Amino acid sequence: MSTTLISVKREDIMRATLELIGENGFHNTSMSMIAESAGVAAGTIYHYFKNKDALINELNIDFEKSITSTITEGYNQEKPVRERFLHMTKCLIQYYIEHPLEFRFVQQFYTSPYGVLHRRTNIHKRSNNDIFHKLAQEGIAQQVIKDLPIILLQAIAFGPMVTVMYDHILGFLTLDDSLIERTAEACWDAIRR
Amino acid sequence: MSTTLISVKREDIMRATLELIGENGFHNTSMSMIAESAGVAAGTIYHYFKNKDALINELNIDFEKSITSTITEGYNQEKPVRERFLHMTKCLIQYYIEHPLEFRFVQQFYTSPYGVLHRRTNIHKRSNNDIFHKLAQEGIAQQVIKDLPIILLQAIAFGPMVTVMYDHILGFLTLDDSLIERTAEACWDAIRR
DNA sequence: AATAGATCAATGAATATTCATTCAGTTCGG
DNA sequence: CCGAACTGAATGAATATTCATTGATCTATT
Repeated sequence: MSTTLISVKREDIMRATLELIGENGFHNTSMSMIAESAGVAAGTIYHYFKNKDALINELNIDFEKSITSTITEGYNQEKPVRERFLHMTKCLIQYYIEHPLEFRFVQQFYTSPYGVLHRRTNIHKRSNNDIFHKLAQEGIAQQVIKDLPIILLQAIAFGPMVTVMYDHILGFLTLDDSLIERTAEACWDAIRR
Repeated sequence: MSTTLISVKREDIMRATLELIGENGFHNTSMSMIAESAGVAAGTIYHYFKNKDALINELNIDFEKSITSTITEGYNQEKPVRERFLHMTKCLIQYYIEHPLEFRFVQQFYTSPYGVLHRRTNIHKRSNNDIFHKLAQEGIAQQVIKDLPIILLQAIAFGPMVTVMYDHILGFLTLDDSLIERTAEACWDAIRR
């Protein structure tokens, strides 16, 4: 029985870690809590992950893959800049609405020393930033997007989303389709010429 | 001598805590580190603060007061909505540029369970949100600002700033007067009709 | 002025707890 | 019966918090 070629426990551990850290934060989440919630022994975690840091970093890598594939699917290079941007933004918002604990996790990750280190080391690596990078360059060339440093455009375009998602996830605001649409449009207004 | 009517040690402890947490995060900052950096004994911290949590929360209260007074000064109720908004935004950016460790601290605070709790309990309290609240209401009535829930407008307007500040503080972007101006304008574009 | 309390900031060693990590041993599929 | 997956009690380091004690300054009484 249980011909789980790839162990399911590894997944259990990652899911448990995500949930616990999302809800309680990095500290306040001990390895024994993770073990209990995942239904494994404490030692088992160390069979799959070198240590707590490695586990947390791997969780972030997984997340980045998810995000990239979410944006990529249905992304049509042929469409105009504006439409592509709106598609991208709405995808992201939708993804976070469906995965609130991932949102909480990555927010903590990126504002913590983990994330600072991660950004410092990965700033030059190509990733989903690439998609926006290309889009922005094209938009600037076509004079439909403001002529600003791309990193600044990115901050201006996606910054609101983070704050809006917080309000939604904490229950201060309920995003429906119409509000998602209008938020995405507002983000576009911020970067368009 | 040393007629320090109000003890300077309390301030020393708060400054040390802000610096250490800003640089190293909540965990990775122990009470003994704080004590050493403040030049006091470990026990002294507990003379001024109930415990670590109380210390951290008080640091945030202090910060909120600073921010409110920064925005308030030079804020002219008579000026048009757009000008008032730009003033507010530029003030905030300037403040954070001058106080990078406070920025790092509050970012960690608000994305952590501390901040979630803080927002949950203080959502109805009047504060610096009030200034924006008034501004937004006026702007909506005058039809110069988009007719969206005010909390959403706030997120859209100030979200970019947080992200931009991160890039600046981590050194990925250098904000000069011109970029500050243009960032503020982009924020305005996001909320204006 | 002198003395005896009273108050309180400040100390730092001791305590109790928490927690990541280890490892000797067990289970079990092939 | 081998080896990998798995266990969970044990370990040791780190850490928040306590508390008995000190010394300095103020208050009141004589």
